Amino acid sequence: MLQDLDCGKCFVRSSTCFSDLMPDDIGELVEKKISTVYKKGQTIFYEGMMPTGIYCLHSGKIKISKRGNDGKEQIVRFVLEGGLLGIRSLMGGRKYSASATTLEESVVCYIDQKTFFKLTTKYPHISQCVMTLICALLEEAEAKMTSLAQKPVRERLAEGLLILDELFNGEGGCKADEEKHALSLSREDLANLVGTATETVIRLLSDFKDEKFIEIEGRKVILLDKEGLKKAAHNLP
Amino acid sequence: MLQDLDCGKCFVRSSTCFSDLMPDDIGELVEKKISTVYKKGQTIFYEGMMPTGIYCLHSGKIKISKRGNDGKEQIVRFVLEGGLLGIRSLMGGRKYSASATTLEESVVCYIDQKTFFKLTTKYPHISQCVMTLICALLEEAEAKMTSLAQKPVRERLAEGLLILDELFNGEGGCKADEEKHALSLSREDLANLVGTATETVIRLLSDFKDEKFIEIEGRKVILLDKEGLKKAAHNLP
DNA sequence: CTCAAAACATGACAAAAGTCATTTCTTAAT
DNA sequence: ATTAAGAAATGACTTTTGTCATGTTTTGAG
Repeated sequence: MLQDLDCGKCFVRSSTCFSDLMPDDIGELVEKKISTVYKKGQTIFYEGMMPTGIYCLHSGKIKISKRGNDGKEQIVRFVLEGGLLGIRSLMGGRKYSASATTLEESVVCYIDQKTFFKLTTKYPHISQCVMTLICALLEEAEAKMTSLAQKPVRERLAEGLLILDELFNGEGGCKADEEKHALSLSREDLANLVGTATETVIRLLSDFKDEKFIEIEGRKVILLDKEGLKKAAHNLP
Repeated sequence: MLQDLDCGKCFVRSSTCFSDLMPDDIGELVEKKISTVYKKGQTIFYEGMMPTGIYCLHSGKIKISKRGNDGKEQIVRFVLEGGLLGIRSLMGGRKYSASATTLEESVVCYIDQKTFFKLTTKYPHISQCVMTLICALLEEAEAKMTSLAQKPVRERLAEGLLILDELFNGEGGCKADEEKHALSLSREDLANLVGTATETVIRLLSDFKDEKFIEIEGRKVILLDKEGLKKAAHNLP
């Protein structure tokens, strides 16, 4: 647990629904929030638990995943720096319908529901902001539904690689050039994202390598030809 | 267009986010809302258009569907009496990402955004109610994603039949006993819901008939053995 | 550095699902 | 009531994807 994170100086906060708070409220946030460091692979909350607050991702990357009724994992979405975790469940007043697991070491701030709802009541723009977030998630979920229902695995994987690249290298975390464009999800995670078997992912990645769309370095995948991948994904724009 | 629908006496309204309005506001609603009768198969709004308000379904049934980039339809969800249409797009400030088409003759009330936002500002419980609705949709969408990604078509179809039955016969529209338990979606719609080819749906329906789970009467499908279907759907509860 | 565990890779095969062609049945319009 | 258009049904065949078995590489703990 970290004691010294000051929300007032938090760069991440300014890009979230919690920008534009009055100093007193920031003070209360500093006092009430509980910041925790999670190692890679640790789970922050589990499907089926009742939420008692929300989590805000200060740094790191997180996967949100469900289990199908045969126990197989399905990755539903990712959360990056500045993202909120568990907001859907808290606002809907329902149990978590998915689990949150870190993909790398992450710092997560917990805000209990009382503190959170006090803020939403005082600042309507927070509610508005959360509403917009959730609407965007729903739109994405429906697009992914369509993709899963209609596209063959090859197209979904190409699409998945592009989305991951955009997400991990696009806006947020522009790292050194060597680090860049290297996705470090396991083949299994990739399969659970795209909805297929691990072996199928491995085979298709080899195909993409042969076609010079990507380069494979150990477990890392490096995108060489995004235009080619876009064609493979059958994504017109 | 209908002139004579009185929101004050509207049974449907009382079960929506618009319950508990003060008489003046109901008066304004009566004046401002535009009620229209749509015949079976007509489209209320199209994917890609910008919303200018919301629609509330007074009677009938509606399918919400997207087009994959090869033009194939994917049914995303259904809306029944009392349901809101286009709310996600309006609240998110984005174009419709799906179209709304009637499955039977339906009466739909349109409320322009100015009137709607006036109400949400005045009555916070409306915003709260809408938020809860959208959270529920997101939860369902994520469950459906998992189902599409992990279950074989047979299980998805069994699941789809059960959901349709629950939806169309369960709470809302309890009709005469003969009508009951008869789903009248076309095989094609069923395929577009479940994410498969029409022929596959037809073949699996024959299987279900042979297994005495359902009865087929022309285009109607009648559920005989829901427990059997549940097993086929691999749904534990 | 070493070694075991985990992740990755590949082949062979089986099962699932899609496509195309054709026939039969319904439905709705004349 | 008749009939043409649209749905539904069925068969044959192909393609896609999953599964199982097995070998290879990578990684991280000690």
